[in-house]
Amino acid sequence: MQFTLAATDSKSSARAGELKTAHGSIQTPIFMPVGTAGTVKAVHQRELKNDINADIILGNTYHLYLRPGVDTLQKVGGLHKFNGWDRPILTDSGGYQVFSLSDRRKITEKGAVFQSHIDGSKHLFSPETVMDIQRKIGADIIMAFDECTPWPCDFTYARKSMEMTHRWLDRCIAQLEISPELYGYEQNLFPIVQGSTNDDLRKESAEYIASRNLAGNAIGGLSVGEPAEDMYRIADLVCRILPKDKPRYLMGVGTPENILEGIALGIDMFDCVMPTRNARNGMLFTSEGIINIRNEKWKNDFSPVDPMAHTYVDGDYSKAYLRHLFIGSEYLAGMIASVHNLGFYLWLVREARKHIIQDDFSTWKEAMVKKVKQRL
RNA sequence: GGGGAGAUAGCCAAGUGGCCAACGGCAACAGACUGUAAAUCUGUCCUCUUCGGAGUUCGAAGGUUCGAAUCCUUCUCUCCCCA
Repeated sequence: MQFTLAATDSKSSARAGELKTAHGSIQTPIFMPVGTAGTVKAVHQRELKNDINADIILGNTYHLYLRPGVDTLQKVGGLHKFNGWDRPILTDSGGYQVFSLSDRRKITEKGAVFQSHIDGSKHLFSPETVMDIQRKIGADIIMAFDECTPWPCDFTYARKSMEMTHRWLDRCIAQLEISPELYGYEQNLFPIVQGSTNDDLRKESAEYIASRNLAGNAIGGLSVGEPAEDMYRIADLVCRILPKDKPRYLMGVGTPENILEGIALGIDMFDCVMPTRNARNGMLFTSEGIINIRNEKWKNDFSPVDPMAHTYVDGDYSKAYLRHLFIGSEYLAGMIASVHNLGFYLWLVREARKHIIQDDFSTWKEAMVKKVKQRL
Protein backbone atom coordinates (compact mmCIF):
# COMPACT_ATOMS: atom_id res chain seq x y z
CA MET A 1 0.00 0.00 0.00
CA GLN A 2 1.27 3.41 -0.91
CA PHE A 3 0.13 6.83 0.26
CA THR A 4 1.22 10.01 -1.49
CA LEU A 5 0.24 13.57 -0.68
CA ALA A 6 -0.78 15.65 -3.68
CA ALA A 7 -1.47 18.95 -1.94
CA THR A 8 -1.86 20.57 1.46
CA ASP A 9 -4.01 23.56 2.38
CA SER A 10 -2.03 26.58 3.52
CA LYS A 11 -4.64 27.82 6.04
CA SER A 12 -5.56 24.52 7.68
CA SER A 13 -4.19 21.00 8.12
CA ALA A 14 -6.26 19.68 5.22
CA ARG A 15 -4.50 17.51 2.70
CA ALA A 16 -5.28 15.83 -0.61
CA GLY A 17 -3.66 12.49 -1.31
CA GLU A 18 -3.85 9.17 -3.02
CA LEU A 19 -3.89 5.75 -1.41
CA LYS A 20 -2.97 2.81 -3.64
CA THR A 21 -4.26 -0.65 -2.76
CA ALA A 22 -4.37 -4.01 -4.50
CA HIS A 23 -7.91 -3.29 -5.69
CA GLY A 24 -7.33 0.24 -6.92
CA SER A 25 -6.48 3.68 -5.70
CA ILE A 26 -8.40 5.96 -3.39
CA GLN A 27 -8.41 9.73 -3.75
CA THR A 28 -8.34 11.36 -0.32
CA PRO A 29 -10.00 12.86 1.56
CA ILE A 30 -12.56 10.10 1.09
CA PHE A 31 -15.86 9.01 2.52
CA MET A 32 -16.32 5.24 2.68
CA PRO A 33 -19.92 3.95 2.54
CA VAL A 34 -20.65 1.38 5.23
CA GLY A 35 -21.57 -2.08 3.97
CA THR A 36 -21.72 -3.98 7.23
CA ALA A 37 -23.04 -7.32 6.02
CA GLY A 38 -21.33 -7.19 2.65
CA THR A 39 -23.93 -4.81 1.26
CA VAL A 40 -24.35 -1.07 1.42
CA LYS A 41 -27.97 -1.32 2.48
CA ALA A 42 -30.53 -0.55 -0.25
CA VAL A 43 -27.85 0.29 -2.84
CA HIS A 44 -26.81 -1.83 -5.82
CA GLN A 45 -23.10 -2.38 -6.41
CA ARG A 46 -23.43 -0.87 -9.89
CA GLU A 47 -24.95 2.34 -8.46
CA LEU A 48 -22.20 2.47 -5.88
CA LYS A 49 -19.67 2.21 -8.67
CA ASN A 50 -21.20 4.04 -11.63
CA ASP A 51 -23.38 6.70 -10.00
CA ILE A 52 -22.04 7.32 -6.51
CA ASN A 53 -18.53 6.38 -7.63
CA ALA A 54 -17.36 5.19 -4.22
CA ASP A 55 -13.64 4.43 -4.14
CA ILE A 56 -13.91 2.02 -1.22
CA ILE A 57 -16.60 0.48 0.97
CA LEU A 58 -16.64 -1.10 4.42
CA GLY A 59 -17.57 -4.52 5.69
CA ASN A 60 -17.85 -5.72 9.27
CA THR A 61 -15.96 -8.67 10.74
CA TYR A 62 -18.56 -9.47 13.40
CA HIS A 63 -21.51 -9.45 11.02
CA LEU A 64 -19.79 -11.35 8.20
CA TYR A 65 -18.45 -13.92 10.66
CA LEU A 66 -22.00 -14.61 11.88
CA ARG A 67 -23.47 -14.51 8.37
CA PRO A 68 -22.61 -15.94 5.89
CA GLY A 69 -19.66 -17.23 7.96
CA VAL A 70 -15.97 -17.40 7.14
CA ASP A 71 -16.16 -20.84 5.50
CA THR A 72 -18.39 -19.52 2.74
CA LEU A 73 -16.22 -16.45 2.27
CA GLN A 74 -13.07 -18.56 2.10
CA LYS A 75 -14.62 -20.99 -0.39
CA VAL A 76 -15.52 -18.19 -2.79
CA GLY A 77 -12.14 -16.47 -2.37
CA GLY A 78 -13.04 -13.54 -0.13
CA LEU A 79 -15.60 -10.78 0.14
CA HIS A 80 -14.69 -9.10 -3.17
CA LYS A 81 -15.63 -12.28 -5.03
CA PHE A 82 -18.68 -12.84 -2.89
CA ASN A 83 -20.37 -9.46 -3.27
CA GLY A 84 -19.02 -8.52 -6.67
CA TRP A 85 -17.24 -5.35 -5.51
CA ASP A 86 -13.83 -5.26 -7.18
CA ARG A 87 -12.66 -1.97 -5.69
CA PRO A 88 -11.00 -1.62 -2.27
CA ILE A 89 -12.73 -2.86 0.87
CA LEU A 90 -12.00 -2.05 4.51
CA THR A 91 -13.29 -4.28 7.28
CA ASP A 92 -13.95 -3.08 10.77
CA SER A 93 -12.77 -5.53 13.41
CA GLY A 94 -15.83 -5.83 15.62
CA GLY A 95 -14.41 -3.31 18.05
CA TYR A 96 -17.46 -1.13 17.57
CA GLN A 97 -19.69 -4.08 18.47
CA VAL A 98 -17.77 -4.29 21.75
CA PHE A 99 -19.31 -0.87 22.33
CA SER A 100 -22.75 -1.17 20.74
CA LEU A 101 -23.50 -4.70 21.97
CA SER A 102 -22.27 -3.83 25.45
CA ASP A 103 -25.05 -5.77 27.16
CA ARG A 104 -24.32 -8.89 25.10
CA ARG A 105 -20.60 -9.24 25.63
CA LYS A 106 -17.96 -9.66 28.31
CA ILE A 107 -14.43 -8.29 27.94
CA THR A 108 -11.32 -9.85 29.40
CA GLU A 109 -7.64 -9.49 28.56
CA LYS A 110 -8.03 -12.50 26.29
CA GLY A 111 -10.76 -10.87 24.21
CA ALA A 112 -14.50 -10.34 24.12
CA VAL A 113 -17.09 -13.09 24.41
CA PHE A 114 -20.14 -12.10 22.37
CA GLN A 115 -23.62 -13.39 22.37
CA SER A 116 -24.84 -13.36 18.78
CA HIS A 117 -27.62 -10.85 18.17
CA ILE A 118 -29.03 -13.34 15.66
CA ASP A 119 -29.41 -16.54 17.65
CA GLY A 120 -27.89 -15.85 21.07
CA SER A 121 -24.94 -18.24 20.58
CA LYS A 122 -21.63 -17.34 22.26
CA HIS A 123 -18.44 -16.52 20.34
CA LEU A 124 -14.96 -15.43 21.37
CA PHE A 125 -13.44 -12.48 19.55
CA SER A 126 -9.76 -12.06 20.39
CA PRO A 127 -7.04 -10.17 18.51
CA GLU A 128 -5.96 -13.53 17.07
CA THR A 129 -9.39 -14.76 15.95
CA VAL A 130 -10.31 -11.37 14.53
CA MET A 131 -7.11 -11.26 12.44
CA ASP A 132 -7.78 -14.79 11.17
CA ILE A 133 -11.35 -13.86 10.24
CA GLN A 134 -10.18 -10.72 8.44
CA ARG A 135 -7.65 -12.78 6.49
CA LYS A 136 -10.53 -14.93 5.27
CA ILE A 137 -12.74 -11.96 4.44
CA GLY A 138 -9.82 -10.55 2.49
CA ALA A 139 -10.32 -6.78 2.78
CA ASP A 140 -7.55 -4.47 1.55
CA ILE A 141 -7.50 -2.59 4.83
CA ILE A 142 -8.17 -4.44 8.07
CA MET A 143 -8.65 -2.92 11.47
CA ALA A 144 -7.03 -3.83 14.76
CA PHE A 145 -9.31 -5.32 17.40
CA ASP A 146 -9.95 -2.57 19.94
CA GLU A 147 -12.35 -1.58 22.66
CA CYS A 148 -14.42 1.44 21.68
CA THR A 149 -15.16 3.05 25.03
CA PRO A 150 -18.52 4.69 25.69
CA TRP A 151 -18.98 8.35 26.51
CA PRO A 152 -18.79 9.55 29.15
CA CYS A 153 -16.04 7.27 30.43
CA ASP A 154 -14.18 7.70 33.69
CA PHE A 155 -10.43 8.20 33.53
CA THR A 156 -9.45 4.95 35.19
CA TYR A 157 -11.56 2.84 32.86
CA ALA A 158 -10.46 4.81 29.79
CA ARG A 159 -6.80 4.33 30.71
CA LYS A 160 -7.11 0.60 31.37
CA SER A 161 -9.12 0.10 28.21
CA MET A 162 -6.63 2.07 26.13
CA GLU A 163 -3.70 0.09 27.52
CA MET A 164 -5.50 -3.16 26.73
CA THR A 165 -6.26 -1.94 23.20
CA HIS A 166 -2.50 -1.31 22.81
CA ARG A 167 -1.67 -4.82 24.00
CA TRP A 168 -4.34 -6.22 21.71
CA LEU A 169 -2.73 -4.31 18.83
CA ASP A 170 0.61 -6.02 19.40
CA ARG A 171 -1.18 -9.37 19.42
CA CYS A 172 -2.88 -8.44 16.13
CA ILE A 173 0.51 -7.62 14.59
CA ALA A 174 2.01 -10.87 15.87
CA GLN A 175 -0.90 -12.93 14.57
CA LEU A 176 -0.67 -11.43 11.09
CA GLU A 177 3.02 -12.34 10.97
CA ILE A 178 2.24 -16.02 11.42
CA SER A 179 -0.86 -16.06 9.20
CA PRO A 180 -0.15 -14.61 5.76
CA GLU A 181 -2.63 -13.36 3.17
CA LEU A 182 -4.82 -16.09 1.66
CA TYR A 183 -5.71 -14.63 -1.73
CA GLY A 184 -2.44 -13.38 -3.15
CA TYR A 185 -2.82 -9.67 -2.55
CA GLU A 186 -1.70 -7.34 0.21
CA GLN A 187 -3.80 -6.59 3.28
CA ASN A 188 -2.87 -3.66 5.51
CA LEU A 189 -3.53 -3.37 9.23
CA PHE A 190 -4.61 -0.01 10.66
CA PRO A 191 -4.18 0.44 14.43
CA ILE A 192 -6.67 2.51 16.40
CA VAL A 193 -6.01 5.39 18.79
CA GLN A 194 -8.24 5.31 21.90
CA GLY A 195 -8.26 7.26 25.17
CA SER A 196 -11.79 8.68 25.30
CA THR A 197 -11.93 12.49 25.53
CA ASN A 198 -8.90 12.76 27.78
CA ASP A 199 -6.06 14.74 26.21
CA ASP A 200 -3.24 12.99 28.10
CA LEU A 201 -4.56 9.52 27.23
CA ARG A 202 -5.08 10.46 23.61
CA LYS A 203 -1.54 11.84 23.38
CA GLU A 204 -0.13 8.67 24.91
CA SER A 205 -2.23 6.48 22.65
CA ALA A 206 -1.38 8.42 19.49
CA GLU A 207 2.33 8.14 20.28
CA TYR A 208 2.03 4.43 20.88
CA ILE A 209 0.02 3.87 17.70
CA ALA A 210 2.46 5.96 15.65
CA SER A 211 5.39 3.94 17.03
CA ARG A 212 3.98 0.73 15.53
CA ASN A 213 4.71 2.21 12.10
CA LEU A 214 1.82 0.62 10.23
CA ALA A 215 0.45 1.58 6.78
CA GLY A 216 -2.20 3.92 8.10
CA ASN A 217 -3.68 5.03 11.41
CA ALA A 218 -7.18 5.33 12.78
CA ILE A 219 -8.84 7.35 15.48
CA GLY A 220 -11.58 5.46 17.28
CA GLY A 221 -13.79 6.07 20.27
CA LEU A 222 -15.21 9.34 18.95
CA SER A 223 -18.72 10.19 17.70
CA VAL A 224 -20.13 8.11 20.53
CA GLY A 225 -22.17 10.93 22.04
CA GLU A 226 -19.54 13.46 23.10
CA PRO A 227 -19.95 17.16 22.15
CA ALA A 228 -18.60 17.99 18.69
CA GLU A 229 -16.01 20.35 20.24
CA ASP A 230 -14.50 17.39 22.13
CA MET A 231 -14.38 15.35 18.94
CA TYR A 232 -12.59 18.16 17.07
CA ARG A 233 -10.18 18.85 19.91
CA ILE A 234 -9.18 15.19 20.18
CA ALA A 235 -8.94 14.72 16.41
CA ASP A 236 -6.72 17.79 16.18
CA LEU A 237 -4.50 16.67 19.05
CA VAL A 238 -4.11 13.17 17.60
CA CYS A 239 -3.51 14.35 14.01
CA ARG A 240 -0.61 16.49 15.22
CA ILE A 241 1.06 13.36 16.60
CA LEU A 242 0.25 10.80 13.88
CA PRO A 243 2.75 10.79 10.99
CA LYS A 244 1.98 13.05 8.04
CA ASP A 245 2.98 10.48 5.46
CA LYS A 246 0.34 7.94 6.51
CA PRO A 247 -3.41 8.15 5.92
CA ARG A 248 -5.51 9.10 8.95
CA TYR A 249 -8.91 7.53 9.38
CA LEU A 250 -11.50 9.03 11.72
CA MET A 251 -13.82 6.14 12.46
CA GLY A 252 -17.58 6.53 12.44
CA VAL A 253 -17.72 10.19 11.48
CA GLY A 254 -20.05 11.74 10.66
CA THR A 255 -22.35 14.54 9.61
CA PRO A 256 -21.35 16.60 6.56
CA GLU A 257 -20.24 19.32 8.99
CA ASN A 258 -18.14 16.82 11.01
CA ILE A 259 -16.45 15.63 7.83
CA LEU A 260 -15.56 19.12 6.63
CA GLU A 261 -14.15 20.00 10.06
CA GLY A 262 -12.30 16.70 10.17
CA ILE A 263 -10.72 17.31 6.79
CA ALA A 264 -9.55 20.72 8.04
CA LEU A 265 -7.82 18.97 10.96
CA GLY A 266 -5.93 16.59 8.68
CA ILE A 267 -8.21 13.54 8.46
CA ASP A 268 -8.09 11.61 5.18
CA MET A 269 -10.70 8.90 5.59
CA PHE A 270 -14.20 8.79 7.05
CA ASP A 271 -17.00 6.29 7.33
CA CYS A 272 -20.44 6.58 8.83
CA VAL A 273 -23.81 4.84 8.66
CA MET A 274 -25.54 8.20 8.70
CA PRO A 275 -25.98 8.80 4.96
CA THR A 276 -27.49 5.33 4.50
CA ARG A 277 -29.36 4.74 7.75
CA ASN A 278 -30.79 8.23 7.87
CA ALA A 279 -31.67 7.95 4.19
CA ARG A 280 -33.81 4.92 4.95
CA ASN A 281 -35.44 6.96 7.72
CA GLY A 282 -36.27 9.87 5.43
CA MET A 283 -33.41 12.29 6.14
CA LEU A 284 -31.69 13.76 3.12
CA PHE A 285 -28.37 15.59 3.17
CA THR A 286 -28.06 18.18 0.42
CA SER A 287 -25.74 20.98 -0.63
CA GLU A 288 -28.41 23.41 0.65
CA GLY A 289 -29.07 21.76 4.02
CA ILE A 290 -30.93 18.90 5.68
CA ILE A 291 -34.38 17.74 4.62
CA ASN A 292 -36.84 15.49 6.43
CA ILE A 293 -38.57 14.35 3.28
CA ARG A 294 -41.56 12.94 5.16
CA ASN A 295 -42.59 16.41 6.29
CA GLU A 296 -45.89 17.67 4.94
CA LYS A 297 -44.30 20.80 3.49
CA TRP A 298 -42.78 18.79 0.62
CA LYS A 299 -46.10 17.28 -0.43
CA ASN A 300 -46.45 19.46 -3.52
CA ASP A 301 -42.83 20.47 -4.04
CA PHE A 302 -41.88 19.09 -7.43
CA SER A 303 -38.33 20.47 -7.43
CA PRO A 304 -35.29 18.15 -7.29
CA VAL A 305 -33.99 17.01 -3.90
CA ASP A 306 -30.69 18.78 -4.55
CA PRO A 307 -30.11 21.35 -7.31
CA MET A 308 -26.47 20.22 -7.48
CA ALA A 309 -27.65 16.83 -8.84
CA HIS A 310 -24.90 14.57 -7.55
CA THR A 311 -26.41 11.43 -9.11
CA TYR A 312 -29.15 10.51 -11.56
CA VAL A 313 -31.78 10.26 -8.81
CA ASP A 314 -31.74 14.04 -8.36
CA GLY A 315 -32.63 14.46 -11.99
CA ASP A 316 -35.22 11.70 -12.15
CA TYR A 317 -37.22 12.22 -8.95
CA SER A 318 -38.81 15.21 -7.22
CA LYS A 319 -39.15 15.90 -3.49
CA ALA A 320 -42.91 15.35 -3.73
CA TYR A 321 -42.47 11.96 -5.36
CA LEU A 322 -39.83 10.85 -2.88
CA ARG A 323 -42.07 11.97 -0.01
CA HIS A 324 -44.89 9.96 -1.55
CA LEU A 325 -42.66 6.87 -1.61
CA PHE A 326 -41.70 7.34 2.05
CA ILE A 327 -45.27 7.95 3.18
CA GLY A 328 -46.30 4.78 1.37
CA SER A 329 -43.38 2.77 2.84
CA GLU A 330 -42.22 1.85 -0.65
CA TYR A 331 -38.90 0.01 -0.98
CA LEU A 332 -37.81 2.49 -3.63
CA ALA A 333 -37.89 5.32 -1.05
CA GLY A 334 -34.88 4.06 0.90
CA MET A 335 -33.08 3.14 -2.28
CA ILE A 336 -33.39 6.55 -3.90
CA ALA A 337 -32.58 8.37 -0.65
CA SER A 338 -29.49 6.21 -0.05
CA VAL A 339 -28.15 6.82 -3.55
CA HIS A 340 -28.79 10.52 -3.11
CA ASN A 341 -27.12 10.80 0.30
CA LEU A 342 -24.06 8.79 -0.69
CA GLY A 343 -23.82 10.75 -3.92
CA PHE A 344 -23.86 13.93 -1.88
CA TYR A 345 -21.24 12.68 0.61
CA LEU A 346 -18.89 11.61 -2.18
CA TRP A 347 -19.49 14.91 -3.99
CA LEU A 348 -18.67 16.76 -0.77
CA VAL A 349 -15.29 15.08 -0.22
CA ARG A 350 -14.39 15.45 -3.91
CA GLU A 351 -15.21 19.17 -3.76
CA ALA A 352 -13.07 19.41 -0.62
CA ARG A 353 -10.19 17.69 -2.45
CA LYS A 354 -10.56 20.06 -5.38
CA HIS A 355 -10.43 23.10 -3.09
CA ILE A 356 -7.41 21.75 -1.18
CA ILE A 357 -5.58 21.42 -4.46
CA GLN A 358 -6.71 24.93 -5.48
CA ASP A 359 -5.61 26.08 -2.01
CA ASP A 360 -8.89 27.80 -1.18
CA PHE A 361 -10.23 25.03 1.04
CA SER A 362 -10.67 27.05 4.23
CA THR A 363 -12.88 29.77 2.78
CA TRP A 364 -14.89 27.22 0.82
CA LYS A 365 -15.30 25.06 3.92
CA GLU A 366 -16.56 27.94 6.09
CA ALA A 367 -19.30 28.75 3.57
CA MET A 368 -20.15 25.09 3.01
CA VAL A 369 -20.48 24.23 6.70
CA LYS A 370 -23.06 26.98 7.14
CA LYS A 371 -25.13 25.55 4.33
CA VAL A 372 -24.97 21.83 5.05
CA LYS A 373 -25.91 22.08 8.73
CA GLN A 374 -29.10 24.09 8.30
CA ARG A 375 -32.54 22.48 8.40
CA LEU A 376 -34.73 23.06 5.40
C1' G B 1 -94.31 -8.06 6.18
C1' G B 2 -91.64 -11.43 10.14
C1' G B 3 -87.12 -12.42 12.97
C1' G B 4 -82.14 -11.07 14.53
C1' A B 5 -77.60 -8.01 15.15
C1' G B 6 -75.55 -3.34 15.59
C1' A B 7 -74.33 2.38 15.91
C1' U B 8 -67.57 4.27 20.42
C1' A B 9 -62.53 9.55 18.21
C1' G B 10 -60.20 10.57 10.75
C1' C B 11 -60.80 4.74 9.91
C1' C B 12 -60.99 -0.26 12.22
C1' A B 13 -61.94 -1.71 17.10
C1' A B 14 -61.91 -2.95 22.84
C1' G B 15 -64.83 -1.47 26.86
C1' U B 16 -71.33 -3.61 29.08
C1' G B 17 -72.35 1.04 36.38
C1' G B 18 -67.07 4.30 39.42
C1' C B 19 -60.04 1.98 38.14
C1' C B 20 -62.89 5.94 31.10
C1' A B 21 -60.92 11.41 27.74
C1' A B 22 -62.08 5.85 26.87
C1' C B 23 -57.11 -0.72 25.53
C1' G B 24 -55.18 -1.94 20.70
C1' G B 25 -54.19 -1.26 15.50
C1' C B 26 -54.11 1.90 11.16
C1' A B 27 -53.83 6.69 9.14
C1' A B 28 -51.98 11.63 10.15
C1' C B 29 -48.21 15.06 12.22
C1' A B 30 -43.40 15.87 14.41
C1' G B 31 -38.59 14.15 16.34
C1' A B 32 -34.22 10.89 16.93
C1' C B 33 -30.34 8.24 14.29
C1' U B 34 -22.38 9.21 13.80
C1' G B 35 -16.40 2.29 12.98
C1' U B 36 -25.38 -0.54 11.29
C1' A B 37 -28.90 -5.69 16.75
C1' A B 38 -32.06 -0.02 12.67
C1' A B 39 -36.63 0.08 5.59
C1' U B 40 -35.76 1.22 13.07
C1' C B 41 -37.17 3.79 17.40
C1' U B 42 -39.72 7.89 20.18
C1' G B 43 -43.46 11.55 20.89
C1' U B 44 -48.24 13.93 19.63
C1' C B 45 -52.87 12.59 17.97
C1' C B 46 -61.48 15.72 21.16
C1' U B 47 -60.89 21.32 22.57
C1' C B 48 -58.27 24.90 25.56
C1' U B 49 -53.91 25.18 28.75
C1' U B 50 -49.58 29.23 32.62
C1' C B 51 -48.61 21.45 31.29
C1' G B 52 -50.79 21.79 37.49
C1' G B 53 -55.17 21.11 35.08
C1' A B 54 -60.05 22.92 32.86
C1' G B 55 -64.08 21.93 29.47
C1' U B 56 -67.06 18.91 26.25
C1' U B 57 -67.64 13.36 24.36
C1' C B 58 -69.30 7.10 23.01
C1' G B 59 -76.19 7.65 16.85
C1' A B 60 -80.44 11.44 18.97
C1' A B 61 -83.70 12.87 22.90
C1' G B 62 -85.47 11.82 27.61
C1' G B 63 -85.12 8.87 32.21
C1' U B 64 -83.00 5.71 36.54
C1' U B 65 -78.60 6.48 39.82
C1' C B 66 -74.40 9.75 44.48
C1' G B 67 -72.20 8.30 39.63
C1' A B 68 -73.93 6.18 32.71
C1' A B 69 -70.15 4.63 26.68
C1' U B 70 -72.25 0.76 29.96
C1' C B 71 -79.20 0.15 32.77
C1' C B 72 -84.54 1.78 30.98
C1' U B 73 -87.98 4.34 27.23
C1' U B 74 -88.82 6.47 22.55
C1' C B 75 -86.84 7.86 17.97
C1' U B 76 -83.21 7.78 13.70
C1' C B 77 -80.01 5.00 10.80
C1' U B 78 -77.07 0.47 9.20
C1' C B 79 -76.40 -4.77 8.34
C1' C B 80 -78.00 -10.09 8.17
C1' C B 81 -81.77 -14.06 7.67
C1' C B 82 -86.86 -15.64 6.26
C1' A B 83 -91.10 -14.40 3.15
